[in-house]
Amino acid sequence: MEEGLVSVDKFGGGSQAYFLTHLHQDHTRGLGAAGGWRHGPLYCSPTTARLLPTRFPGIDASLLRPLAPGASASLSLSSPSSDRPLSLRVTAIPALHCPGSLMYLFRGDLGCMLYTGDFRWELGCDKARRAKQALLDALGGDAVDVLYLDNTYCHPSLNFPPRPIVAEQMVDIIQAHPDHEVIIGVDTLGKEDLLLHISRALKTKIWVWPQRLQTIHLLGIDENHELFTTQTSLTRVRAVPRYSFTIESLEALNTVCPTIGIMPSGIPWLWKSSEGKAKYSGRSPAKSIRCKGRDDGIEMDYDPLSPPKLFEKDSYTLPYSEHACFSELEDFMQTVRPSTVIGIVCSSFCYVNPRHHFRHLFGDNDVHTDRTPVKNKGGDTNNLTPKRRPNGSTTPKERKFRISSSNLYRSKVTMKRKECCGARIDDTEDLIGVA
DNA sequence: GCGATCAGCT
DNA sequence: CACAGCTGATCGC
Repeated sequence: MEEGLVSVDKFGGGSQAYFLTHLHQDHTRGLGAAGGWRHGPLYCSPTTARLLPTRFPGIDASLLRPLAPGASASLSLSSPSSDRPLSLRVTAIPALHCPGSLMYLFRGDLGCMLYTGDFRWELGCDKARRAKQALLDALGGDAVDVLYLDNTYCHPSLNFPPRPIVAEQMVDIIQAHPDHEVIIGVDTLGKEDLLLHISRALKTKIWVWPQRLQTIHLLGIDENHELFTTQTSLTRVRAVPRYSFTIESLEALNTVCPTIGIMPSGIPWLWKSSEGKAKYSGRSPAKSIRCKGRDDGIEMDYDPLSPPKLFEKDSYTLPYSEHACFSELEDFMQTVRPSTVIGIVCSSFCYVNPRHHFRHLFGDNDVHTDRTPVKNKGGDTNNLTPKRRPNGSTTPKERKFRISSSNLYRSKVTMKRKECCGARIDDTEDLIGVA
């Protein structure tokens, strides 16, 4: 689409309308610009609109354009190149990624474009079937010209079960450890359904850090305060920030009381231990994943349907993913049948155009299949081009041990950020120690 | 001194 | 490997 019209998950300015798919940090860069958001109308789901002011206090509410799942809005824009008026209709489709997540379907003078944002597509579940119907209704038989696809797990070897199945596995693991404390790694938003399922199945409260509880209540979950708590003494099950969860922190917790850790993650190299050598934080790659340098280069010996195994001492990872797996992407592609596909995630295991993996659906032969590395396509200045994930450089440095952080100097900046972000595992640990 | 942004890391 | 995020350093105000 022409530059200067609309931007999705990109908030640097220069567009006439802005769209936010969901409230994860890597999709909101630029939203918190100094002086508050004032580049233009900002479309998002009502749920996202409710959470936005807590993350971006400077936001001007009069610029928010909440769009309910399934709802449409008309946009009157003007072409920056010709000054001619352009008419566009946008429809919000549930993305089933995290609470409030949406896809956006744009139709109008410039053709038909679908931006999925991050999404899941579990057609065994009612919610996903309704989302699919909403998408088919919105398309009205039209073909999608350009699809911007969540290609996070766009590889034939990356398949995992629907979330309810994995949630049940997680309940089984916790039940098998009746005398253990349990910590579960989660993000600032997402996996609420998992925690709810665990809480109800085990009839136990789940500890979350204060800001996480605020988010849960803003989502309208557990308004009677029956399932979640910030009081450590009330439960043995805690949801902690994902990046506080390391082998070292788990070991330290085990010096206080027996504790298991569970990491719900779709990332394949966390799924299986390579003889106890794999680590969350470590230098050696998991041996169960090998890349041969071609698009079919990922091999796995993990069976996501088999019972979860110990990943490392006291630690489990389960393929509970908020991104579509390959078979879901395949159905999605069959449904949408796009002329052009652009992956929105440039990561190492999705380094070809997603369309390459689905060429059998389109009768392509290899000659006509664009196998250009995704990361070489598009440009930073173009709106609606793949988001970029800068690959960190690799200067090896000494490893940090977070767990002894009570001794660590904490800068004022850190403390200030903490006020906004709530507790990390260090505080959890303190609380367990006190309890 | 402050917030924004970047580099580096998991 | 990095799903999304945290931290410390640096820079401009």
